[in-house]
Amino acid sequence: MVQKIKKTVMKSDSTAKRRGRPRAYQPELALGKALDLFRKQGFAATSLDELSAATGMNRPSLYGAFGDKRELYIKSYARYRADARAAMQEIFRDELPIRKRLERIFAVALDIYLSGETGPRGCFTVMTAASEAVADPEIRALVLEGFSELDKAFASCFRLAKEQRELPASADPVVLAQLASATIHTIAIRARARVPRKQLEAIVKGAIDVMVGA
Amino acid sequence: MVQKIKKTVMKSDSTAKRRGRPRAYQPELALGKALDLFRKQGFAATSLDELSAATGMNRPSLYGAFGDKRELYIKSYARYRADARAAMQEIFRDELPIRKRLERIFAVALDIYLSGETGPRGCFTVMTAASEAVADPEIRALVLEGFSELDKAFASCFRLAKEQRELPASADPVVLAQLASATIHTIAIRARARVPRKQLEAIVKGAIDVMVGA
DNA sequence: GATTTTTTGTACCATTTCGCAAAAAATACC
DNA sequence: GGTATTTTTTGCGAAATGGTACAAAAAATC
Repeated sequence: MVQKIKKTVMKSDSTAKRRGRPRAYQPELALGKALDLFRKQGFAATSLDELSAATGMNRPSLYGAFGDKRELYIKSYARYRADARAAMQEIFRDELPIRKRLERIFAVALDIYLSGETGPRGCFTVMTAASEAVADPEIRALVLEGFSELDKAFASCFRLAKEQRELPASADPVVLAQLASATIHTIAIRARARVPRKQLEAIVKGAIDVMVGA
Repeated sequence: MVQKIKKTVMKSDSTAKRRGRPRAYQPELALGKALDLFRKQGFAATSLDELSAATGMNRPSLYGAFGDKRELYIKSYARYRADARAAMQEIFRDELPIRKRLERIFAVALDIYLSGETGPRGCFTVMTAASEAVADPEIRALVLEGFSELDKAFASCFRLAKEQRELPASADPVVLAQLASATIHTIAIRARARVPRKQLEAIVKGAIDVMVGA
């Protein structure tokens, strides 16, 4: 019995030796590769063979590790959200002046949307909303969560700015947040159509001017 | 020679008798059905069998009339743009006060994005940007044209409003137009995730208030 | 009525797709 | 060293995919 308990403890320890044949892949790394491919091509246009080639895992291993294609997509999307949140959270934490803060947020967003070896990859939330979200309730719920998360983060920025008297008393943080989200969405979409960064930055600048005053 | 000329004239006459077996389908109607399906499912997730069933044309006829799947998609998109332009043009023509004008434009946009028997279909330009535009230069050019058309239409509205002293001299029509387009894009995306009309209307109202003053 | 032209309908092809079963390989445990 | 466990590997198979060949059908023209 003591051993059994020990075993359980060992299992939760990440450095514990696993029992059977060792994995030939690193799950986190493979998931990243799958995400890259899904972001580039979308769900329907990406085959399991391509995913297998990109991750270096053959199909049965892929299936064993992540489930079927849809589950892999969902896990890839969760990973995308986690990455994006990690990239953003320090900016949302630092209490900079509102303009500076918005500038940084949009700059990071552009980095994410324009990255990609073969072309700009856009925002995975937006891409998923445009494709899978209509028909798949579970995926839709995740996408809505993504929208809401962004809206709320922006709203809290504007609320703080209002408290600091950086914005007039008439300013509505929720409305401004929706405009900021709209700006995120428009640059994500346009990035996907290869609109150059300069033009996207101009859109961001114009939007910030309107939101917080020129 | 006289007959030959007559023949050519006949051919350009739409009521002229065609020579072979008559078509069992109406091209414009079939294209509309194809568009419906593409808007619902996107390019990659729509099979020729489904298109064949939806249009009532068998695959060879489909191929003969519109070319391969990609060509059919492009023609469907052209049709979408023509329809959208037709729905919008009278609003852009009437010289209403700017607020009224914007309200009408966004109301028509919402009608287009929320229509659909099985669920909201969103904006086909946005969907195409998110999926095919990265990898296909020809489709990308059409999408960019779509963005530009909307930006310009909004800009001319704001320019007129400024001339009419409805907007302050400091207002920048191009920046406001980009914000209006961003609002279009955000409601198109959110519609696709089944955000209810009421919420989308609230986003539109907030955006209009910021753009033309509360 | 024969000929020509055009479209339809059936059937087919090569490829790709997703998913899985069974066997082989590599490691820990006893 | 033998056994249990886990993963990899190979390869199957049924279905779906995009596209096309070809003969039958239906109309106008000669």
